[in-house]
Order: sequence, then C-alpha cells, then structure tokens
Amino acid sequence: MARSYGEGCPIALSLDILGERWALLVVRELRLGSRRYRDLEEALPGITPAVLSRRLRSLEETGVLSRRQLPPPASVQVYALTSWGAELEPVFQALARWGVRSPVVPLAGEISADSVMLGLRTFFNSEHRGRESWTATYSIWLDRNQYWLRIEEGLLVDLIRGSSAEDPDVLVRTSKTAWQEVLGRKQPLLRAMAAETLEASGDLDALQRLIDAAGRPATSEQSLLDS
Amino acid sequence: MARSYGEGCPIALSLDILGERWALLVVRELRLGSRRYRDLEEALPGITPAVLSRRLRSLEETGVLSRRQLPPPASVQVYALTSWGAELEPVFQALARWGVRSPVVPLAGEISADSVMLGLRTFFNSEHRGRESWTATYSIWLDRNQYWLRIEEGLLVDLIRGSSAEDPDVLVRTSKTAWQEVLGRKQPLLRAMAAETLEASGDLDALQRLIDAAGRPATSEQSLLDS
DNA sequence: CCGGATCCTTATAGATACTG
DNA sequence: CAGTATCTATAAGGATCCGG
Repeated sequence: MARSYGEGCPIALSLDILGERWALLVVRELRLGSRRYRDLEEALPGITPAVLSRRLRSLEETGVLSRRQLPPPASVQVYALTSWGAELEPVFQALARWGVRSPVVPLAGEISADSVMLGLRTFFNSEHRGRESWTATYSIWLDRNQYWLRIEEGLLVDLIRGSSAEDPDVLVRTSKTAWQEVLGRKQPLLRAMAAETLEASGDLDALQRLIDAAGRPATSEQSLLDS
Repeated sequence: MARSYGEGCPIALSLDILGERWALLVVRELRLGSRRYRDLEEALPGITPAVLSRRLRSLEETGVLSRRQLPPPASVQVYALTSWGAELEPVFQALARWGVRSPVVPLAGEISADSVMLGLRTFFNSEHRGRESWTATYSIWLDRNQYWLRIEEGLLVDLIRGSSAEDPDVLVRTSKTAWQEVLGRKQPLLRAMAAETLEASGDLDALQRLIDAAGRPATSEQSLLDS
C-alpha cells in the first residue's frame, strides 16, 4: 500500500490494499488455510523474496492476513487470513468466473492442485439437478496433495487441505490432470476409472453428484466479442 | 498486460488483464456508460496521459473495452465496455462490499457522484422489508450530474447517466454530500427536505423505499480484527 | 534448511511538455 | 481534444548472502 489512489471510493480502497502486483495471488494461496513463507514462495513461481516479504508485511499491516508462531515443537511461522481477509472469497469467485470466460487472451499454463480444488468450489452450483440436495464427505488425493471436502444438504460447506478425523464417504485418488478432465466433462467418471487414471471407492453416486454440481459453464472458446 | 503471471488459473488470468495500476479504475469509470478520453482523465485524478493511453490500448486488446467513433455531427471517439467487460460487475460489487468493511485503513477522501450512485446499486438489497416489491422510476440530480434509475418489482434494473424520454415517478435534486448522508442514514429524508438540502417531488413513498433498500451495513468502525 | 535482507538491473509509473 | 515524447522516480526482477 505504498501509493494510494486517495479516493473515498471503497473500490479504490480495496485496490490500495490489494492492487499491487502479486498481492492478490499471495492471498489466493492462503484460501485453503495457513502457509509458511516457503510454501508461498514455491506456490508463486516468479515472485522474488523481496517482493513476497514486502507483500506479506503490507497485507499484515492492512489487516488482510496475520503472522503467527506455531507452538513448539513446530515453532514455525505461518501466515493466515484474518476473518476480513477470508471475506475476499466473493472477490475471488467473481474474478475466476470472469477470467474463465476471457474471449481474447486464452487461459493457458500450469495450475496448482490447490487452484483446481478451489475452482471446484468457485464453480460449485448448488442449484444443479433441480435443487437435489445431498450430504457427503470426500477425501480427494491429487498426486501428493490431499483434500477434505464436505457437502451438506447440497451446499459445499468445507474444503481444506489434509484430512479429517472421520472416515470419508468417498475416497478418490487421481492426478491433477485426470481430475480436471473429469470435472471439465472431457472424460466421464466411469471411463477414467476404467482407464485407471482415477481410483475411487465408497459412495460413487455421491462422487458423480459432486462432479455434476461442480461442472463449469464451458470455457467460451467461441464466445464472441461484441466489439 | 505486459508481464504475465503465466498461470492457468483464471484468477491469475484476470489479474494479467486487470492487475496493472489504474486498469480497474479505468473500467470502473465506464460502468455507467461510455466516456471520452477527457472524461476519464478528469475522473481519475493523478493518472497521467501516458498511463491512461496505455491502459486503454491494453484493455481494448484484451477485449474488456472498445473504442468507437460516434456518428456525425458528434464524431468523437468514446470508450465503452464490451459485454464481457460489463460482466465485471460482480467483481466491483465484491470489491466494494469488502473495501467498505476495512478494519484498519480508513475509507477517506473524495468520491465522485458516479461512485455514489454506483454505491447505491452495489448495496441495493432487494430482500429489504421482507421482499416488499415496488416499481418506480427516479430522476436524481446530484449537483450538476443527472441520473436515471428504474426499480422493477423490487429489483434495480437500470441506472444510467442522464435522463429518459418518460417522466420519472420521483424527481430528486440535491448535493452529493446530502445524498450520501441520507443514504447513510445520518440524516432522515424528511429532515433533509426540511433543511432544504434535498428537494424532492413526486412519489415520496417510493423515494423512501429506495433509501431503505440501498442502505449499507454500517461501515464497521468497530469491526475488530481477529488477529 | 527456513525466513528473510541486500545489491544491482530492468521495467513501469509519475511529471511535464509538446503535437496532429 | 486526444493523445506522444521525454525525463525522472519507484517498484519489480534476478542473484546472492546471512543469521537462527
């Protein structure tokens, strides 16, 4: 927040806080829970230590995130969103839904497993299948990354890294790319299982429902620009 | 869009397109309709011609806005959002709702009449008063700026600069600051009228409903940070 | 190792002047 | 009016180094 727009507009204020390069991506990396400096550096290829350090300080000062010392024996420092920082969720949702429809600049490049799972949350449509509602817990492994997901009465109420104490209703083991293809409807669930690129056990019906509900509205290759 | 984050994440793509300084504020200025270069320069105090020019070119190239020549006799060039650019509305809404709750950095400074009217739209809550629904048109003058607003069955369906062919149900003439005080519940409508800081004619009941529905959730002076 | 700070280079923004 | 051109000041990128 070095240079301010100096306006009384809440949008300008948000941009004063989040508008510098890398700032919003640093926040994005904290959406699934707290992370260490090293995790952030790794998740943001291209960021330099000096910039990451400045952003963390600035975002801490403005109340978006907080730094905390984990108790011994871990004793490491982690960064986590404040409750106000967590309220950026609608901003991410809006940006993701907008970006995915980009008609000129193509969406290309690598995407992290975290982002794939967050995309599931972003495009989760609880209105799917005529409000059919279900409740289930999922443990999803994408390569080496484990996620825990809980749907309650058709609403995605929980998505975290790691596992939970309880046993999940569905256990999925797959790769990031195979999971993306299934979510993007490029490959039906059963076909991925037959091809052994996706391994699933438990309530397969609940898994199919999740995939149906999280399907995104096609990434508009042909959505024309209205000049 | 010079430097790209080079990610396949739709959020990163959105930031590639909108993340440079001033870019999103340029777009903000087009939310109420097309504007000329000069209007933008005036509405964005501090922007330099070189930066404005670069942003306009870049936003045009990426499909956010378009440049068009108005037909003679006007024959001037104006900038307008493409339909995809107009889909940024949820992003602005989310950013404004978030920024207004900033717990550390205060919301201070000047705000344009346009932004005041857009704030009305952002905080418009169609659920107000137990879904009571109404239909009305409003012509609102804030100092020298005229706006036209239409509510249909409790939904804000139209907000533009200028006027319409038809006569409005309500006509309001006031200053930007007086209007802000009335919207912010610092001054009741009737008191502002008595003090002659606000002049209104027509369906005053519809005016009161508009004010009730657009009231924002207090700007959290005391909303504490959860460390 | 982890969590940065430092130094140098390059790119972008700010300021001001000027032109078709 | 709608921008370019030029110059200066910041901030970001890249590489290396340092203390716990």
